Amino acid sequence: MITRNPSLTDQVTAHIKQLISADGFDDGRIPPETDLASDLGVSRTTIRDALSRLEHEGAIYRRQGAGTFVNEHGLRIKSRLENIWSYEELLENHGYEPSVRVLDVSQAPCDLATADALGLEAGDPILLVEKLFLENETPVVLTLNRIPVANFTTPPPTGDEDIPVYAYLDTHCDRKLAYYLSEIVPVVLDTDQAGRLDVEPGTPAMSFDEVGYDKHNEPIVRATSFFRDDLLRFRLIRKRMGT
Amino acid sequence: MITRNPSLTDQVTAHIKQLISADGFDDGRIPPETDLASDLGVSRTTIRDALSRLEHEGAIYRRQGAGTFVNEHGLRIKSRLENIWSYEELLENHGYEPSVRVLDVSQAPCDLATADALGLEAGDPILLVEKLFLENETPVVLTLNRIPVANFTTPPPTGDEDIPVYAYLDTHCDRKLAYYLSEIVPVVLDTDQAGRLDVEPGTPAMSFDEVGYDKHNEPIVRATSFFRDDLLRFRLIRKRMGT
DNA sequence: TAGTGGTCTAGACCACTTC
DNA sequence: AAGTGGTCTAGACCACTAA
Repeated sequence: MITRNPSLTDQVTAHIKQLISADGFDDGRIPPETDLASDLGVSRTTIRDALSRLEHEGAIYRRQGAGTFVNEHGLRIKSRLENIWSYEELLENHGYEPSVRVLDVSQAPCDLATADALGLEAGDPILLVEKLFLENETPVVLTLNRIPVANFTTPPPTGDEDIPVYAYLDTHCDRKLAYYLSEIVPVVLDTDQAGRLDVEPGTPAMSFDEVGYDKHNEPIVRATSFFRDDLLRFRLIRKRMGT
Repeated sequence: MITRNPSLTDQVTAHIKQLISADGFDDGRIPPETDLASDLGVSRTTIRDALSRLEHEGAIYRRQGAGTFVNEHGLRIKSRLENIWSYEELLENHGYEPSVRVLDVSQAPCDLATADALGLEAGDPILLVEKLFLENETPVVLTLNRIPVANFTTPPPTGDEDIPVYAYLDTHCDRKLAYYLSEIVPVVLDTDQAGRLDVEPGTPAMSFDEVGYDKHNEPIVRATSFFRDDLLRFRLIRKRMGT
């Protein structure tokens, strides 16, 4: 059934992805784009959009003049770094059944780094929300969100801090999160962080230091997240671009 | 001048990128796609391909129904993680003038992790090439490449290990590097690594543990790289995908 | 309501791989 | 030479934003 929303490309992507996991292609060879187009009753452009997406995810690779193939190595990539939207989804993609625990909600004066990132004055009140994402009682991700109190349309806190940040901002600040600009920062976990993540202090970890922007490119939240490397490892495909 | 190779899309991308850095757009607003298409004498599809690329690089953002805009925050992204091809280019993108120093070239029996990654037997001979990428005498990236000796068509070593790995493999192994599958691993630098990178032992660092594949999806090299976080920080844009 | 970006089509030609 | 993916075109219609 051809419908819009999800888009044709979404549907074709899901369809091919399912065929890949069902091992539905002989020798890992995916049919020519023209065949796929006529089989599925869509244009070649739509097929190509779907295949491009799968190629970026690492699920397939293409060789001009030769064909399109399943990439068995790429299947180890559970999620693209750039497409992570919520950590619940991230953990689900890795095969976990995530739960969320709110560790702390409090107001505090804004530190310099956050003030700089969010365009505030140091000392302006911000709401701190510290959360832990767990797989079956084992902590995997620790996050600290900093939201300017001035942005709230209803007074915090309200007890629903366990919902995803983007939903929380939408509900309480009437600001839709459009994207994050993230820095990848290697750290050594201090005693507090290690305790929360249930590892030894001094364990190396990857962290995100990131600012969330709305559709008008205004900063609305600063977040810092720490990942347990033994439970969550990021993978990506690097290839030559352009010339 | 309309020519092929670089492709039209490449040329349009470069053109718009240049206009952005020259601040050639009022209020950071980029003209409608139809205008760009007729101005540059190409189809709207070509314009859209170029804009999509710039959007992924973080240089612009698009709002359906509203327009396309320069993303001043995104300009801090010096290079997309997924488009890094050589560390020389990476450093150049960050505004450095890189130099390369070959620290060590030697043969050794293959360790288990490398054997597993490259489909060898433990103990098979591999060539180890340790290199340092510097900016003005300051080390920034340390890499260790492991190449199966069996792949060489001419006997190593040959003294040209300072050329990029992809060129080295092409020359001596007759195997073209198609892509890397990389794992991002946070580490604490040991005494050796820290000494080579000229930092204190115990400094946290990001590392890549990666396998390079040829166009037939056969592994041909395993590399481990360490980055000085104070000189090279990776940034990316995270946004919602699909639905 | 006008104008923008988002999706999709049908078709042409090119570059490359394989035989 | 045949068949594949890569690039590009011209045009249609949809979804959304803003005045």
